[in-house]
Amino acid sequence: MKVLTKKTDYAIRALLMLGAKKGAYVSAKAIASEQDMPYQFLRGVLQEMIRHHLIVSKEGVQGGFMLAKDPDEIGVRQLIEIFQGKVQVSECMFRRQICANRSRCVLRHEIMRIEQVVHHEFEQVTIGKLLRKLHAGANMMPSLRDGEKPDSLKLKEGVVLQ
Amino acid sequence: MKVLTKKTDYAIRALLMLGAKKGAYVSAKAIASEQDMPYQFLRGVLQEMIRHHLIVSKEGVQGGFMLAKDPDEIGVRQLIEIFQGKVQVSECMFRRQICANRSRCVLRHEIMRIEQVVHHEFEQVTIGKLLRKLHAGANMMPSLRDGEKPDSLKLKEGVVLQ
DNA sequence: ACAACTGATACTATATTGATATCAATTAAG
DNA sequence: CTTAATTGATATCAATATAGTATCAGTTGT
Repeated sequence: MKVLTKKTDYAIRALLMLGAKKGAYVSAKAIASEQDMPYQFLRGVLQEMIRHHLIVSKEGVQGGFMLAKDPDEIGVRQLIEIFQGKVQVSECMFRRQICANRSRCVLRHEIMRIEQVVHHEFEQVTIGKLLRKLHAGANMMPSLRDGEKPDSLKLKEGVVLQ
Repeated sequence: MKVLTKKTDYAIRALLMLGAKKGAYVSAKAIASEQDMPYQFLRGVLQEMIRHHLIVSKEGVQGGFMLAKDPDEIGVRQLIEIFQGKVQVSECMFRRQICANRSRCVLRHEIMRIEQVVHHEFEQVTIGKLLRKLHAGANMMPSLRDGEKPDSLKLKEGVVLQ
């Protein structure tokens, strides 16, 4: 039972990178190489996030992606819903009028209780929170200071990889 | 994101039926017809549970399946592990030596915390507990208005019941 | 003997997941 | 103005997981 698929995983980590360099456009290429993700696959993930207004993009040279909202407003739960669909007990159950049989109904009741717990937990984890943890630990992913102009949007080798 | 696959769903409900008729052998045919499951598919599920010593079988006429252990000792978590594999954040992460990069590491830490919560919750739900609810007889559906449900766990908009 | 069973497999179909490839449009910089 | 770096939008593909079906051999109560 996989909690996070690749898409969700890549999405979260891409957002963390965008959050770390807020204000600047970061290209898919830069994210893919730094975070070791397949380039085209990541692009699909980024486009999906644009459709959901989590990020904005700029085309052309020096283009890329940027957060469209406060990192604290982007929750892991939302990302899971975007890339893996709503957390549900068992698809069919929701379409039924009334529980087909009693044992399924009792089971569903229990599982839905757990579902609520899971929802609640994932709701707590936001990109903002993760970013703060990231910075609290070490200066592995330094954000760019105002006025700083790197000749490339890539971070230096060795800065991120430990 | 599906919490329970058909196999797990069928397994739980089959176990509930065996638990309800403890001491007697119940045939796959009887379970399948009563619980509305595909016969051959269910048989595969039952065989898997035999391999895991959750149930025992008797061949021939009047044969069937019976619980092999106390219903309170059979947890939904174990069933999920049998039919859907161990609950894990993202497969690759566990095979890696050390978190490849910091953002993945921070993310994993958070998700693993949630994983523990999920584990704990599923651990609580046993076949025995479900059986008792089954016999308690309260009709908790479709509005789920039974006294046990605390306010904090009330359904949020978007969680469709029927 | 035989019908009602399980054991053990082999097989098929469909959906999901993960990934790659292509081409047009946009843009900054030389 | 040209060109390279980039996103937008798709189309395609392979691998895996999920759901379900079929078959045949062996066991057992009547």
